[in-house]
Amino acid sequence: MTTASTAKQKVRGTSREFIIDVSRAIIEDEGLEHLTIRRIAETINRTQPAVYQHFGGKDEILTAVVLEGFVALVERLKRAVKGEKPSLTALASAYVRFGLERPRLYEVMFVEPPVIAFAVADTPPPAQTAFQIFATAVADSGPAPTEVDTVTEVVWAALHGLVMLSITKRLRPGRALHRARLEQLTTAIAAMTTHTSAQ
Amino acid sequence: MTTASTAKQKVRGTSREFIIDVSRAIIEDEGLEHLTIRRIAETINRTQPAVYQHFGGKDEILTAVVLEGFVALVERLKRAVKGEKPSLTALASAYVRFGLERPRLYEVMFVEPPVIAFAVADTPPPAQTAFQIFATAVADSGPAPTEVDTVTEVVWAALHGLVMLSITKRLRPGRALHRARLEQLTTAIAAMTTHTSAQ
DNA sequence: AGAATATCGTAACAACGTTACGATATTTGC
DNA sequence: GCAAATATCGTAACGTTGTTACGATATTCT
Repeated sequence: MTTASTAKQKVRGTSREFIIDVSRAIIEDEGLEHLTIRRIAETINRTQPAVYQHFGGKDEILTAVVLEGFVALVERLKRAVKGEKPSLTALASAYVRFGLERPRLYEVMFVEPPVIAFAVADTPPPAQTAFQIFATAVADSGPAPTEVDTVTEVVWAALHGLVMLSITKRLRPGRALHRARLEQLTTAIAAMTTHTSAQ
Repeated sequence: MTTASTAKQKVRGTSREFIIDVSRAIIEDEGLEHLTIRRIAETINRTQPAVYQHFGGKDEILTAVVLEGFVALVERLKRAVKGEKPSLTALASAYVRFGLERPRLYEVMFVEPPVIAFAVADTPPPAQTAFQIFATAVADSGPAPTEVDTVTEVVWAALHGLVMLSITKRLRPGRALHRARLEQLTTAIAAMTTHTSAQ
């Protein structure tokens, strides 16, 4: 019966989504190291084994949080270029902002041992879409078609490095400089994508 | 020094350097998550509390390993430009190679919550030297003197991003492409350092 | 209503970083 | 040479982590 099965799914679904939401909040507020099964359990007023009824383990919970993160990132990137012609500098700015505003989530998505596959056929759609948004903007700005994916990876890597060094406090303090660094980088990206077509 | 490893020291020695060496080996062979006090203790034929006689805790051991890592990195960078005029592309290549060849050590140095201070006055000398080597090469290639540190950080960030995405398996598989990405990036760096002087 | 299923709690396991405390071995002072 | 001071050690334990076994309860389906 569809009604019964949807009702059941709804109950199960809310529990799952509740756990995901609680987990994401703990990660963003206190960091991944404070996300424990016991902590999740007490937040949802259950015991630890109850959590295992909905997820096979911590990794499965992280996978769900990561996927939600990619959905949020894609939304952010799309909003950054909405209406206008996709500009690589606008995307770069939005990407870096996402990372700096939600650093703990960003780290789970892009630094921790991957809970989802990257850059292969069975990469989850949200992650593929995020890359594709960048690739489209890169393709529009110069390089030979066969090099688009490689150039996109390099652009992405540059942004990722800036976000990560900033998050992990490896850069000189002072937030006013963040814009200087980002401008520096977007200028370089513009130069990169217009110069590599000759390579 | 490690030369005085007589039979006597083997039984009794248990020096700091022995613990550091063992720890570095475990990290590089199996990853930081497998570096435990118990594992260190059994490797040096002691019990866990014996390790605490030489180090205040795990963080102190990590600090020592990280410092050793920066010494190795500086040595690597110096060797890459020995004799020749310091070339930014040569430094970039050496840096990326260091990261890809010793990924677990690299992560402890540049990703884990910092056990040493970065980019401030009391940053340990080896880490300061590593940055300075890059900064000197950057200064020689164009930008306004006041921007040298910022440009150096951006260059470093780009390299760091490429190393990290590669280490954590976020890039398309296939090792032949690593050179393509690095060439892409060094070309962009060259463009960056010659274009930003106008900014 | 009775059977099947989903979800729960109690209790426990092994492994982790860390500490208290007493015993032993080495070095130092006389 | 011998006792005191010091360095280093082991036994045992505490609280925390992820995870699982097992039985009880609540819900849903036939």
